[in-house]
Amino acid sequence: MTLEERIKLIQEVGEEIITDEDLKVLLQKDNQIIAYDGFEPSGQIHIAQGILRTINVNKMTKAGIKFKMLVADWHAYANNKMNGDLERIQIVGKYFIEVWKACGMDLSHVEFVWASDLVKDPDYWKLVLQISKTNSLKRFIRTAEIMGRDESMDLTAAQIIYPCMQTADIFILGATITQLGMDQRKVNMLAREIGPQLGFWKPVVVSHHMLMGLSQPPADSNQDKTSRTIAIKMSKSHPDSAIYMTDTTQDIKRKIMKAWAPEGITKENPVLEYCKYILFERFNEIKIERPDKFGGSVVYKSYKELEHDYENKQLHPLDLKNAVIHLLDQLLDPVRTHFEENKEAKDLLKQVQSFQVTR
RNA sequence: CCAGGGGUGGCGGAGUGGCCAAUCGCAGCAGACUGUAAAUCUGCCGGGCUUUGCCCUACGGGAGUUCGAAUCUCUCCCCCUGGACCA
Repeated sequence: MTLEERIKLIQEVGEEIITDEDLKVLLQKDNQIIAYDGFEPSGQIHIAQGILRTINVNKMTKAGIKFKMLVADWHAYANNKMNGDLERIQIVGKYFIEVWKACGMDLSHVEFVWASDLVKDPDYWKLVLQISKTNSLKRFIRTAEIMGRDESMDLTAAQIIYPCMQTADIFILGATITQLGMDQRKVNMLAREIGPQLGFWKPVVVSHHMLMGLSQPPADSNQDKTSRTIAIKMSKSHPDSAIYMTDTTQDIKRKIMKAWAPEGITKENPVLEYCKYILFERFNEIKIERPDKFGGSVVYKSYKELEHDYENKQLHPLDLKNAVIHLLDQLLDPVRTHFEENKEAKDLLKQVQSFQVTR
């Protein structure tokens, strides 16, 4: 694969890359590139973390990069997920891994790492302290959005340590590319600043798109782009705003039917988002079956065509929804089968479903 | 540790001895209206029933006072705000 092809693939992943130039240099001089993403195991895993994550991981590995998936159990603990119950968090972590194994991820170039293993090394904590000393409290507090928190709300001391840990993760994992969501960019930027100061490198930040939630987006209050992304992203605190990886066919149907989808509007339309970022990534075409009185069946080969018709009201939301339901269901089927047939996985799912989700 | 203020249903927030299963808002659910959703309107919204009614469990935990307590007393736990301590 040529350098240009690799760059092109990575650009498909990154909604934002800091910087393209740094990426190019990195690809040229390093043949052992490691990229990473981290996850707080909390509650159920939704399709952005499952399918979208898989799509992006596979593009990265195809570009010759090794990918580390950090199961951030200690981070979730610090951030009080799952009621601050570390044992539950770890059960959820195992469940996440089962999902990733079952949804088509290129596992030959992926390594799962547990934060609880990283923290066993005293050098990890030394680095956390070094990092914490580089900037003022305020600077770390300003990264609160990475934890899904607002800097204006009351944070605990653990939530100050959290961004320091997340920065340390990058260097301990040897990640020269941080490939997380747009909501994580603040810490990654901080890492670019701190890295060289502490004798490490300046990681290339490849931030992927955040899939929006299914419900009606809140009014646009002249936020900047990142804040807006975070404001409308899928959230586990809004029950039906996300499709979970182990949802049943009925769940998918209910959620998509309830999804916000104004006719003719393509901006911030979750159903179209799913077509663009998920369905067209996994299927070659989307077939819409509809009665003759509404125009008969159509096949779309690209998102552009589909969007065009939708915008011109040639494609009705309901017809689209029916197709989306069917295709999403098809994508989740192997995952469901895995959790049905593998006893260990089945037990994990059962436990996870019995846990109450907390923010 | 001291002083003061608090802990109410998924969340926010009323209520300060009976009319309280608890005003109201949000969220949620059902229906009407739209070929989806949204908006709007109607009903439901602690649990269970033989559902114009009845039973159970409830207002941080426990113990009391009272015919009767979310509402009063005691006690314990937790949170917030100040302060003290930091040899």
